[in-house]
Amino acid sequence: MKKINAKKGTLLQRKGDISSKVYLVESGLLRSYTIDEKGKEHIYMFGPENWLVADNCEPNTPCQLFIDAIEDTIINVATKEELLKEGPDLNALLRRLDTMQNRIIMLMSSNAKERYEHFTKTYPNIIQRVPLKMVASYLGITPEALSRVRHQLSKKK
Amino acid sequence: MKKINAKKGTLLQRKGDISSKVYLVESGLLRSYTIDEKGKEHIYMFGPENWLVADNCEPNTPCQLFIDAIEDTIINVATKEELLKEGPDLNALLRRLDTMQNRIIMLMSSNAKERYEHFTKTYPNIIQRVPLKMVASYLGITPEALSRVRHQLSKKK
DNA sequence: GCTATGCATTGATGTACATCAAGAAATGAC
DNA sequence: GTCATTTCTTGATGTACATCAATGCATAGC
Repeated sequence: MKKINAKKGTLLQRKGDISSKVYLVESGLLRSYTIDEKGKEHIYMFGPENWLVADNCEPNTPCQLFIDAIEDTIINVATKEELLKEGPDLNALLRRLDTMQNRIIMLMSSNAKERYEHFTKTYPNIIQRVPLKMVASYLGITPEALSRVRHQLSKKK
Repeated sequence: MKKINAKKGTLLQRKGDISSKVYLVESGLLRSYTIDEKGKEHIYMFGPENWLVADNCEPNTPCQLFIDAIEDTIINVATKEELLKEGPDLNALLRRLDTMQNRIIMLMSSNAKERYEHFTKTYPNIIQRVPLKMVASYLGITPEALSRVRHQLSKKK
């Protein structure tokens, strides 16, 4: 477990890397994302304080995610082996599965407006800290679409 | 750990249930799914032989998923507590996270055709065993759209 | 200060997929 | 076997969102 200090913009891991690490965020904000064959970026997860950010790829296979720092961030880095040895936090794992399940259900059943509303409720602190285009990327819509959703919601009030 | 025999069509768990169980499939096929506010069904997961099917909801909260048997199925049922006590299979959990991650990335970056092709590659045995409309529901598209994708693919050969 | 770069918004147009409706084919009940 | 139900397909139409392009605002570099 090594503590490192990543300046805003630092790339910690790139798609295709084999030795994927696990990043425990102490302060700041990380993000993990892919870039698809069409060159489009899709944010998989934001990692604020106390989050564990990692690619879930199988051991010894190239990982799928880029991970970088959106803010100056202090992180504890470990290998997966280290983490497994010291007995991982089961509850955290289960919570993680719950989060993923919610995300999948949301992606399958909600439209742009519903996704945005869900996001603002679930991550009220993150929305202040990242550009809207990243929120859009996380939600699976374009910045333009998000802008229009927000416009529409602000009028209704 | 109780062994039960679920006839095709049996509903094992419904959305809103509190005491969500864990189902280890011995033979047959389960499926877990939600129904959204618009009444639409979305398949979250298929559970063939040796799969663990469960709602990942937090303990003591109403779960989100229905679980039923698509074929006559033999299952071992346990509570989450039981499973946690006897030390869960960490590798299985990590593999599960990997699967979820892939699903999320696919939902965000692939169109109907790509999703279908990915599914046939990843689950070649399941596609034979379920009606196409369930495949469509798993992929997050309508049966009509799936039909057209398949038509288009068959012509290209 | 000025200029360059990135971000958000707005409008015009395009498109992938949904929805609706009808018919054909397969499956199941009895 | 026959009838009913479900599944799959096909066509016509609708719509949510993407894409493309232009503009206004910030912010950052120097």
